[in-house]
Amino acid sequence: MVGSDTAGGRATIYDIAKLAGVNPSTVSRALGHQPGVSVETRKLVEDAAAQLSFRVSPLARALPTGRTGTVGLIVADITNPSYFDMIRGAQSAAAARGLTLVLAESSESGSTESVVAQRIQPSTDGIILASPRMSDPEIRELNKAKPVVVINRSVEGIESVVPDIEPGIRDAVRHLAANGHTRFAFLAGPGQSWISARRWDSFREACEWAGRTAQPIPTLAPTLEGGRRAAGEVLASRATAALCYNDLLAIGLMRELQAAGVKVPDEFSVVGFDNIFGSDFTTPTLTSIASPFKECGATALQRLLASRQGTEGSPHGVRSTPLRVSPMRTTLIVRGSSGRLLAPST
Amino acid sequence: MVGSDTAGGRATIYDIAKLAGVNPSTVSRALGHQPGVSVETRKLVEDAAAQLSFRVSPLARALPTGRTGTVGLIVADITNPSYFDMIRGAQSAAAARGLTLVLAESSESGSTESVVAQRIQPSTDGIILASPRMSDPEIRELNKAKPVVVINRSVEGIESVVPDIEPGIRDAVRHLAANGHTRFAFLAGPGQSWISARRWDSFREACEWAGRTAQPIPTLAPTLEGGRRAAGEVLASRATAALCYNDLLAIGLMRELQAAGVKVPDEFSVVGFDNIFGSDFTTPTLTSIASPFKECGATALQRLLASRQGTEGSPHGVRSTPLRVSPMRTTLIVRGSSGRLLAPST
DNA sequence: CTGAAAGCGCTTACAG
DNA sequence: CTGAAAGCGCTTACAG
Repeated sequence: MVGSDTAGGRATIYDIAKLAGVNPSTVSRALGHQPGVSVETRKLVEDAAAQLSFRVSPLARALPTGRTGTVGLIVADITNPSYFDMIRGAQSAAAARGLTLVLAESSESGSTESVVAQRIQPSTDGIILASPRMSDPEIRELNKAKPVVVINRSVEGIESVVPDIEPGIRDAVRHLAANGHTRFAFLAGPGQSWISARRWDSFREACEWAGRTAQPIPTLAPTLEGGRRAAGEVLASRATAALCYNDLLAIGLMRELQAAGVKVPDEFSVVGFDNIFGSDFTTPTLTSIASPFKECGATALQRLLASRQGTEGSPHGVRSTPLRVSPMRTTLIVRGSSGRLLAPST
Repeated sequence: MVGSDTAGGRATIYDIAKLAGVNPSTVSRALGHQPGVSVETRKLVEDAAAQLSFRVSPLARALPTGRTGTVGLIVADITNPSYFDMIRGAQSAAAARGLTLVLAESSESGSTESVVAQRIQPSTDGIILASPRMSDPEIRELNKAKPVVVINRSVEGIESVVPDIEPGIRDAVRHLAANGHTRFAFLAGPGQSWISARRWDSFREACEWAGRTAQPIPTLAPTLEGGRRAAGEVLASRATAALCYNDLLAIGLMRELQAAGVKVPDEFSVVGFDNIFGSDFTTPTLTSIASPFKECGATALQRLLASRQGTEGSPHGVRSTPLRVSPMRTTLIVRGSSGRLLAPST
């Protein structure tokens, strides 16, 4: 509070240079913690900077260097609770490195996503796409200009962070099998969903391995309502347990079953996916397979920074195999909606 | 796909100028949709731009103009569901105007908030603070450099967007009174919370007006656990209905009451606040007072842009009274957790 | 270790 | 209507 501010306009390195009696380039070096500045000069500059409460302009810095100090994150739907932890993971990893996170939304549309990505790309050092709706070629095209990392999808030639769903699904099947269930249903996600296909594949395998049968059941939408509507077909399938593509489907299914007089979990077990916010609000609380979304977000950011260093100029992060980072395993969270089968449903 | 790209480096207006055979300044004007460019020239420039798949650099544009095309939004906690709609409202309002939204988090800390705000301010056209933790003077200081709008708080001299809680609270009191309740409890939020104090004030007034008694009950934290812990005191107060500072408290309270054998809503009615995601996952579903958070986010953005225009140079958006935008009323969402009192709790 | 100069990609008075 | 020039606030070779 010693005089400070030029009321309104921010101080520039020129103001500091004048006050400290040095050249602007020296100010730049001193403040950039570059080597080759004498201790006295650095002190002089820092004092002047503090006195003028100087704050570097990230924009002005970005222009000559190309380093914006900003990374973009594009999600399909900001209010989808599955993304919360991902956003948070990326956001805090960014903040920890003094980077700024730009959050954008594609509204579940591939074309919007593409437009948004192109718009924010110039002012970022790279972009993270969470469960992208864009086509593989579009993503690769984007990756030519600046590094791209995708979460929850595998794209040839692009850095990819995908949680390993197998452990969680295997544990779920074991858990259900151990509790007397033999016929399983899978409430599927959207038909084109890469993730839904992966989850079903993995579930089917795990069931086969356990000597159980699994039947896929389509849904109208991955929502509460979609889960409700599927309840009839689930019962008709004579399954006594269902794994659902996501928690909303699971909750919808559970409520409709209960409304139809089916006791959960005594007569039917329900397992969701993603362990979203609120999955413990239900009665009974929902058993769910949790993905390490927060870690996915943080890891994606880390990979982005890594590939930012490596290949400059040429396409970034070139590698043919998607990454499957070992600590990012899914986990089964057993709660109240799954358990021993008491009365066979026939 | 006609030749395009200089493989790697983006095209600049100089490339366009060369290709179109005009001066870069003309390119700038043509692409900026400025008046005073002949139709032919404009066409020429646009074709060249398309051919080079030109995309203007927002950074380079921001430097001479000061217009960054970016607005900042700082929330205390990204994963707090109360903010989801606010974020979404601001995000879509920004996107609709071709603006980019930078999302940052303060981790509930006033000092972090201040640091973050200062860091992102230079690369924004202004900042929205949602339920800020900073002090009033700090916020005013920030507002000197670029416009600031606060949501959910009133700060002298700062544009402020606060939902009108009165309608929702009044309706809740009426609803409960009409259902035979006479003694009410209020589960309070954090002691320093501006919002909690407002909600309690309004609730007390509404109760007085309806000739009912209201008793405030402190909580340890605005969480499920905080709600659970308060259940004993609520019962001891001999209230038969509670309004809670937020939905998490309400859900925690409801579950603990149910665990203690109290029937909801037959013996006790619970009303939450904010109508968060998942408040309809509970059994019974939660009655809650919904705030128009999405509109708050959108309105805040709108105000920010408005004050960006007005007073340039001098402190922005100077007005002594906080805004209370009329359409932003709270609404009571009646669900299953509130209703007619059947068996008085004594 | 420090200074003087050029340049990042735009915009915008100022001339013509 | 169009061009030439200066400048936004930095960084970074290039000299010394």
